[in-house]
Amino acid sequence: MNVLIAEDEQKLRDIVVKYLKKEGYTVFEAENGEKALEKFNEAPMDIVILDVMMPVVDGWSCCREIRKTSEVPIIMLTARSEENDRVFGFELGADDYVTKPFSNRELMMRVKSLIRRSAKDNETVLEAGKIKINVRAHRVIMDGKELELSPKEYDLLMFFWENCDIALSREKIIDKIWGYDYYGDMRTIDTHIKRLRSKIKDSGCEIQTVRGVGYRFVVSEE
Amino acid sequence: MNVLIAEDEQKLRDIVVKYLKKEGYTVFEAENGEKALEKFNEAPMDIVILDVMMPVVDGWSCCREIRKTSEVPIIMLTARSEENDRVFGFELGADDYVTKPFSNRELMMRVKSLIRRSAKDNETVLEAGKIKINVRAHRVIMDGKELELSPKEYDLLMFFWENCDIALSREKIIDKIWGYDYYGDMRTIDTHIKRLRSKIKDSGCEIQTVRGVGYRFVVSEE
DNA sequence: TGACAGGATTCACATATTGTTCACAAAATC
DNA sequence: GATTTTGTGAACAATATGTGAATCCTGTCA
Repeated sequence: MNVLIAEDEQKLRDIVVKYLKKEGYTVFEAENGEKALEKFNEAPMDIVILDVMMPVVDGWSCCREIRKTSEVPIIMLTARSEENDRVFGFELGADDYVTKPFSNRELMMRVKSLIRRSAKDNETVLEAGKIKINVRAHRVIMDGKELELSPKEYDLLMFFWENCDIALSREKIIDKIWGYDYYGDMRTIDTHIKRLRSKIKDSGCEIQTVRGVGYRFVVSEE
Repeated sequence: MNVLIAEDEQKLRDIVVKYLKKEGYTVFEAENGEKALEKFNEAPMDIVILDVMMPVVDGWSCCREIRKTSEVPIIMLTARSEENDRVFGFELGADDYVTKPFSNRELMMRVKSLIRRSAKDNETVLEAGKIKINVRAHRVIMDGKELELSPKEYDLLMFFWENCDIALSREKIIDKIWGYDYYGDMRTIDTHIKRLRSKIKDSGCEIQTVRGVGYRFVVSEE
C-alpha cells in the first residue's frame, strides 16, 4: 500500500509518516505540491494526503492536477474548519477532509476507511475484523465460515460497510435499503439491526447505537 | 501448467508466486518487462501475468510484444482503476485486468478462469468435479457416462461454468440464455435449474440459491 | 394433415425463508 | 420518577423458491 503525503511543516509530516509506516504503509513524502506531483508519477499510489496550505503549488491545485489523471482517494488537511473550504474541496474531487489539529488516530481511521471504500469499487473481496465479504459471490465469511445473512441483512451490512464509522440516521438507512417510498414501521429496522448484531458479534465489527440519530458501524482496532 | 509473472515489486511477486505454486503451477518470474520477454521464450507459457508499471520495459509494451507471436492469455496488474487503461489494455490484447490491491483468491480465480476459457477455445474439454465438458462435441460427461442435457440446460451449465462462484441474478441469467427481450415468466428459470440440479447432483458441482438474488454455481473442493 | 416426441413454459401448490409488527423490557435522558 | 428511545422475543404476514404436472410449442415423419 503506497501513501503519498504532501505537507510543508516537517515536524507534522514526520509524525504522520511515522504512524503511517507503523501501520505498514509505504510512504512517499513531499514538502510541497510540486514535489507531490512528481512523486505521484513515480509509483502507483493507493491514497494521497495533501495539506491545503503549501508553498509553490498548493493543495487545491495539486488535487486538481491529480484528478486529471487519477481517481486515487485524496484526503485534504486544512487548518480552518470553514464549511466553504470543505465544499470547495469536494468539488475539486477530494474524498475526505481532516481539520488541523487532528489526532493520528483520527487520520489513520480516515485513511483506512478510504482505502476500504476504494477497494470496494475495484475489488470483490473486502475485509475488516474477522469478516470478509466477497461481493461477486455475494458471500460473507467470518472466521472462515460462511455467515448466512438474509437479503436485508446483507444490504444493511454493505451499506454500513460503505459508511464505516459514520453515524447513519434511521431515515438514511430506510431510504437506502427500503427505498424512499417506504411507509411501514420505522422500528422494523431495529429488528434487523438486532439480528445482524447477533450474527456479527465476535467479528471485530460492531453496530453502535447513536441515540436520537440511528446507528454507526465500527471496526474495532485491527 | 506454466505461468509467467512479471512484477517489479519483489514482496508482492513473492506472495503471488507462493500462491501460484500452491495451486500447482510451474512459475517463471521476471522483475521487469525485458526479463519477462526473455523468459517467455524459454518455455511455452499457459498464462502470463504482467504488472503495468515496470522499469525498463513496461507491461503494455511487453503485452504488445508477446501478442506479436502468441495468443497466450494475459492478465494485466494495474494500480489505477481507470476505465481508460482498461480499454487500452484490451486493445493491446490483454485478456483480463486486475486492479491493485487485489486478494490472492481473486487473482487465482482470474487465472483459473482464463485457463479454463483458453482451454475451451483450443482443446474444448473443460473439467471440474466429476464433470467434463467437450465443447466442440457439445457433450457433457459425468463419471464416464454422458449426461443428456437439453439445449437450455446445456446453455445454463456453460454460463454457470464461465461464472463459477459468482452470484448471478435471475435477470443476468435470463438476459444471457433467453435474450434481453424475453418477457415470459421469470420463474421458468426455476424449473430449468431444478432439472439441471437433479442431473448434476453427485458431480462435485452444485447450483446454490442466493436468496433475493439468484443462483451461484460452485465446484466443491477438487 | 395429423399423430407424436422432446423440450419449454406455465401454473398451482408445498415449503422454506424472510420481513413486519407489536407488546413489553431495558436503558438513557430529562 | 416521568418520558423518550431503543432492545428483544414471539407471533404473524409476506415473499421467494422448490416441485410436479399440465399445457403449449415446434418440428418430424408417416
